[in-house]
Amino acid sequence: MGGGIIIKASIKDIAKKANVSVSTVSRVLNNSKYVSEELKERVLAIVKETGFKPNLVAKGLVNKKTNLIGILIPRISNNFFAKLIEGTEEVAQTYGYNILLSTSYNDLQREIEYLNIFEDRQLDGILFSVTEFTEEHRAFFERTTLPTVFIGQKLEQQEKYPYVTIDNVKASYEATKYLINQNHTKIAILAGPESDTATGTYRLQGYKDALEEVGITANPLWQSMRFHTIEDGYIATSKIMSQVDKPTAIFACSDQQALGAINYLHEYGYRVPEDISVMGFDDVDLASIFRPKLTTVKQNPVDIGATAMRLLIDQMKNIEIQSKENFIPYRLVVRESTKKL
Amino acid sequence: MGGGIIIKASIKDIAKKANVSVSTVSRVLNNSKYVSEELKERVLAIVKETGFKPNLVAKGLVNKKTNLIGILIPRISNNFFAKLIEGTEEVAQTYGYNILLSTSYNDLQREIEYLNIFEDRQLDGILFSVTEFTEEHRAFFERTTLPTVFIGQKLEQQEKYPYVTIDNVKASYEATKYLINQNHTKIAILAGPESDTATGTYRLQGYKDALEEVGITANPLWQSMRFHTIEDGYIATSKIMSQVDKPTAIFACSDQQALGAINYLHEYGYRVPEDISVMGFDDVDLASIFRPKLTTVKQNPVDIGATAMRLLIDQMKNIEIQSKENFIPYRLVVRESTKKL
DNA sequence: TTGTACGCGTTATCAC
DNA sequence: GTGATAACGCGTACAA
Repeated sequence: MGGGIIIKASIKDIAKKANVSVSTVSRVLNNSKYVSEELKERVLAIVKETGFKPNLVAKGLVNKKTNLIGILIPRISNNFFAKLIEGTEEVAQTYGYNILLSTSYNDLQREIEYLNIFEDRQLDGILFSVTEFTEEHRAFFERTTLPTVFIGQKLEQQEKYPYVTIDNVKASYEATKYLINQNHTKIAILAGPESDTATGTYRLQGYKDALEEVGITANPLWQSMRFHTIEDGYIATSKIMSQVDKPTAIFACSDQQALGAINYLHEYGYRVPEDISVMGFDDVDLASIFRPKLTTVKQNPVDIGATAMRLLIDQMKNIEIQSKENFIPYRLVVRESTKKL
Repeated sequence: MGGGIIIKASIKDIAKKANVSVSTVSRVLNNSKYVSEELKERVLAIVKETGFKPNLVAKGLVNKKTNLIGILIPRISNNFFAKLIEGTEEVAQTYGYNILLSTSYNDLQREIEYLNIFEDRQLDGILFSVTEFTEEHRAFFERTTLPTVFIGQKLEQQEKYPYVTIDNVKASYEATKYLINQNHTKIAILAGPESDTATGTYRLQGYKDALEEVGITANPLWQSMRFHTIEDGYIATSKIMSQVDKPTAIFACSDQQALGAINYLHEYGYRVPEDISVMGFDDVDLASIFRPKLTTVKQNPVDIGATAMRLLIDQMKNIEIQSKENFIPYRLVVRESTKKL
């Protein structure tokens, strides 16, 4: 690389070559009406000849608009978020926006850092899947003027911005309710870590609600709060199944953990669903081809992402948002990993 | 949010408040040595008090450096690329770069569009997983001055830029060779689409090489070239297994297709690996928990991504690149989906 | 050590 | 219609 210095042509050079002023060039480039056909053609010819391309950074400086949107999520290798991104990107592209991607790995400090970078870079908006809404988060969003849409969980701590998610409490309630209707009463839960409100609080809540409704108190020994990985699901299940009193069903708050659970159960000679039922959450790609096929709560991450991006763009255009709360439909998909008792 | 207009403080405002010149403020902010402790403190106090944050767009304009790197990949919901991104991001973050993410969905025209956007946005560099190196691609890279590193496949069509990948021909050769050593001679292949050089050309080549070496000519009826999805693997296998003459082993050029294949085989009463062996490629997360556990070629996408990003940063710093060709290690992981005949 | 003045590439507001 | 010219927010020779 490091060869000779290549000086890119600017609007000024074009103006000189075409014997017009920079303003005329600018007008042609932004096809303003007030410019004669003759000059237009002359300028366009030079533009084509030189292969001139306007500098979007300079444009951004004067327009105070970068057409860049920051997306902050826990991790991209989680298929749920990957699909969510795909949903956002499609919408972004049609509106001329690009995406600056950042992943927090559930590190709260890192989240704050990235949010500040988003501001420094003068991004036009933020799509944010919060891990936990801390005091620092609150302070940031109180101060910032950046349009934001939250993703993946209901946020009661803030009133300012809209959020897009499924109703986690309700979905979790219904999943648990399904198991209860299948005559299960001894139901364990593999929830998310405490720091993750969506799966560590709301889904846990729905589970407890459903149990309580039929007069069952949740057994704390059958409750784990770990990350959503196959390995963590495996470990959580090993701890739960090593108790003397064992559950007849396990409700995992992610398919990842459900897979880890089944893996453990299989390894230790339990048959799923004959000996124990396992319910997942998300409906990732392999949920339907894994054996046994996973009974799970199907989310539509592409739809969530697309909706969030649309909301954000509306917000940036100062279009009034209908409602802060945007619940995307989900549905319980019954397959083979659960069984009536 | 359409509220009142909030005017952000600029370096000028800070200068005024601190009774110094803008250059002094600038010097303090970039901690230049030639500034007295007294002024430094005074400026820093104001900065803290006002919560001033420098505008990176303006900075980018004058420095001709945006600290933004464009990543262009086929699709993010493919776990291989998601992990690759994670590898790049970690390195990028430590060097103060952010990532502009774009996905092409294997659409060649879209690739060209994004490359041009990368230029217009004055990005500092490009990480690119090409689908197919067309004439338009060649023209772009001949013209552009953007440092670039290619990812995922060897590129013989260009000499200018380094690439990071596993040796696809060799890996595929060895995978096929393994099946041959297990006494298989009737081996089918689920390759990638023609447009995808890595899996549609190189891995197919390695397969043919291995067969040829032992005097077998590849049966074109046992060869499919489809996308790397579970569904495509399923369809491909259904076509191959509907022939009168059936293979005893299937080599899928991605775990996705391998899973689809096994799914089909299982559904139609074939036992894997007793009746037919299946070899995958990639070693995605679920390869080791799927039943049967997948025999596959393990790649390390995180390493590929991190290496590519390091190479790119070196290139941007004008550090001389050791070698254009950067092969990352891979290894055959033998599990349960293949069996000796 | 500090300040002045100019430039980065573009758009917008004026005159003409 | 068209062209100067002043912004946008920052860095940096150069002068002081």
